[in-house]
Amino acid sequence: MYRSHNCGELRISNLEQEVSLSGWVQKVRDKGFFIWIDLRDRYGITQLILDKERSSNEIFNLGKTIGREYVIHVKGSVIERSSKNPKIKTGEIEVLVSELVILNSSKTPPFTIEDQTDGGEELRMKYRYLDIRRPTLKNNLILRHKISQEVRKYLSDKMFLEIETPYLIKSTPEGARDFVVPSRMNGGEFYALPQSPQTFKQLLMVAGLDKYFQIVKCFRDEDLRADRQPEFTQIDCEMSFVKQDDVLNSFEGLIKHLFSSIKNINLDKFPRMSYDEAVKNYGTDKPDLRYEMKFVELNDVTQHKDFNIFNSAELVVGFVVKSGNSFSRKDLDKYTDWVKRPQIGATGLVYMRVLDDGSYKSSVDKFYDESDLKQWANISDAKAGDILFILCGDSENVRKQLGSLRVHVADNLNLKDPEQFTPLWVVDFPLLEWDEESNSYHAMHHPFTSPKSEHIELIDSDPSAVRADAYDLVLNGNEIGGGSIRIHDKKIQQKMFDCLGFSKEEAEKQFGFLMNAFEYGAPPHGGIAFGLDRIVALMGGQEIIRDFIAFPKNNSGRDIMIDSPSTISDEQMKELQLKSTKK
RNA sequence: GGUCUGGUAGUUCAGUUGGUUAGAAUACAUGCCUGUCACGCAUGGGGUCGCGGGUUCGAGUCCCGUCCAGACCGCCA
Repeated sequence: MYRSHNCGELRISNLEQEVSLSGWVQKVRDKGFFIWIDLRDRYGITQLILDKERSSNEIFNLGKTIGREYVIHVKGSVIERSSKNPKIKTGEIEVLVSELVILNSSKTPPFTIEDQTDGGEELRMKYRYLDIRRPTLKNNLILRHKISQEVRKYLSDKMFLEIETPYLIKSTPEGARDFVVPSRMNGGEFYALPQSPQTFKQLLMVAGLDKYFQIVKCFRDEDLRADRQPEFTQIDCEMSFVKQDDVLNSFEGLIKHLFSSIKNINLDKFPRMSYDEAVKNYGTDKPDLRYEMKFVELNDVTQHKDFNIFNSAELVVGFVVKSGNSFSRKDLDKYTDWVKRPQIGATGLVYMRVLDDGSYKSSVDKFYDESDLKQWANISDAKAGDILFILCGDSENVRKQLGSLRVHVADNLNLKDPEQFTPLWVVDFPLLEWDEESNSYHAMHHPFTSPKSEHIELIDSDPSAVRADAYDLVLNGNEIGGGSIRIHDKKIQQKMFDCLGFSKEEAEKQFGFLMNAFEYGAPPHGGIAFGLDRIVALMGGQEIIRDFIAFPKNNSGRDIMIDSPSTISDEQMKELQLKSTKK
C-alpha cells in the first residue's frame, strides 16, 4: 500500500496514528540534527521529520540524499509540531518517519515548483508536467473540471442530451481556415476538423432530439492570440422550438448557475444592447462595461471653426476619463503615440482638460474658445478634474480606434477588476458584412443564421441593413459565447447562399445534406456556443487562456513539449498520396 | 503577411558613451547548525552574452541578416 492518507489530509485529530504517505519532495530543510521534508501531492503538503535522536541512522542518512521532486514513500506516526505553521492545513502536525523508500529520484527541475515560479513562459511550456505540479496551474485545471461538471449537471437537469459529433468531417470554404486530414483510403481526398459542430447539431434538431449540448473540441487554423488557440473547447448547445428570448434566458441561467455554484456570485439579469448601440457607444461589439467612458459624438459642436481636421472628418468622437486631468503632459504624449501606432492608425489625439477651477484647456485652444469648450464639456458631461479624449476620422475606423484607446486607458488606470463580472448580451447583429477583398457579402455569424423576419425583404434591396437573430454573450469585454436562431426553411437558406455568392451547384455540394434535411420537417431551432477556455480563464481572474488548458500551443501554433507539428516519413507521405515539398 | 518588445550562469534579471578578469539574486554542490517551514551561516563550481556576418585597435553593447519567444494588427463564418 503506497498510502493510507494523502498529503493534505492529516490533522491534529490524527495524532499518534501510524500512517503511510507518498508524494513528491517539495523541499528538504536539513538543519543538521533535524531534517524536514515537505511532501507534496495534488491535495496538499505534509511535513515529514527525521532527527538524529528518534530516527535510525540508516533512514537519517537516506534522508540526506533526497532532492527536490524525488518521489518517496514513508511510514511513520503523526505527531504534534512543537512550532506550528498556521499557513497550511496540515500545519499543526508532522509525520515522524520510521520507514523511507525512494520510489524515484529526480533531476533538479529547471524552475521552482511554486506559485511564484522563477520559470519563464517557454520553459514552463517545455516542462508542462512540472508546471502543472504548481498550485496555480493545478488549481486552474481543477476549476476547469468543476465548471465542466456544473455545465453537465445544469444542462442535463434541463433535459439537454450530451451527444458526440464527428471530428473527421468536410472542409467548407466559409469562415476560418480548416485543419485538414488526408484520407489514406480515399487517396487525394481530405477530411477537415470541425470549426464547430454547427451543421451536426442542426441535424440533431431535425432528428427530433430537441435539446443538445456537447463539451467539444473545435479547430481553426488561424493565428493565435492570448485568448485564441488553434484547438479550443466549446460548450455547444442547440434547442428546438425556440425564439431568441428563449435561448437567451436559458443560457443566462447556465452562466448564472456557474457563477453561483462555483464562485458564490449571484449575477443580476444580464443587460442587452444592440450591436449598433455597442459600436456607436463603445467602438466594439464586445464592450467591457466594468468602466464607463462611453463615447460622445461631437460633430455638432466642433465644426466651422477653422480646424480643418475636425471639419473634414466624418465623425468627431471622444470619451471622458474621470479624474483624467491628473495625466501629465508626458502621459498624454504617450497616449498620442499609442493611438498613432500603425496597429491603431489614428493621426492624432485631441484632448481637453477641465481644470479644478472649472476652466478648460485643450490641445486645440488655437481654434476653439472657452465657450466652445464649455459646450464640449456640457455635451460630454466632463466635470472639473476630468479629461476628454477626442479622435476623428471616418466613422468605422475612428470608432474602432477610440474603442481600443478606451480599453488601453482602462488598463493603465487599473479599471479592470478581475473579480468584478459584468456580462452583457449583444443582440441584433448584422446578417451580412461587406468584404472589400472579395467584393462580396460574407455571413457575419455563419450562413445558417436567420435574418429577423421583418428584414427578410431587405436581403435583396439593402443587404447591409438586414439584422439577424444573432447574439453574443460578452463578459468583461471578452466574447464568451455566440449563437443565433437558425434558418429552418430551405427557401430562405437558398436565398442566403445566393446572397453569399454560392451557385446552386456549390451550395448543393457543400451543404446539400443540410438542405435535404430541411425538406423532412425541420423544426424552428437555435442555439449558442460558449468558449469554455475563456469562461474558465475569466472565472479564474485571467484573460490568457493558455494557463487553463493542460497542454496548450504556443504563439506559433507549436506544442514545444512534444515538438509538433513535425514532418512525417516518406512512407507515410506515399501512403497518403501526398507529394513532398522538401527540397 | 505586418508592427513592436525581448534573447546574457540551471533560472529570473542587471550590465552606463564600445574599453581591465561579464555581475546580482536564486537554484545547485560541500561543510556547520536541536524546531525549520522564503530556515540561517560559510565555501565552491557554473557563461558559445541566440546564431551568422560586418564596422572598430577593441563588440554583451553599434550596423545588417537570421532563428526563437511574447504582445498586437491583418486573420478568427
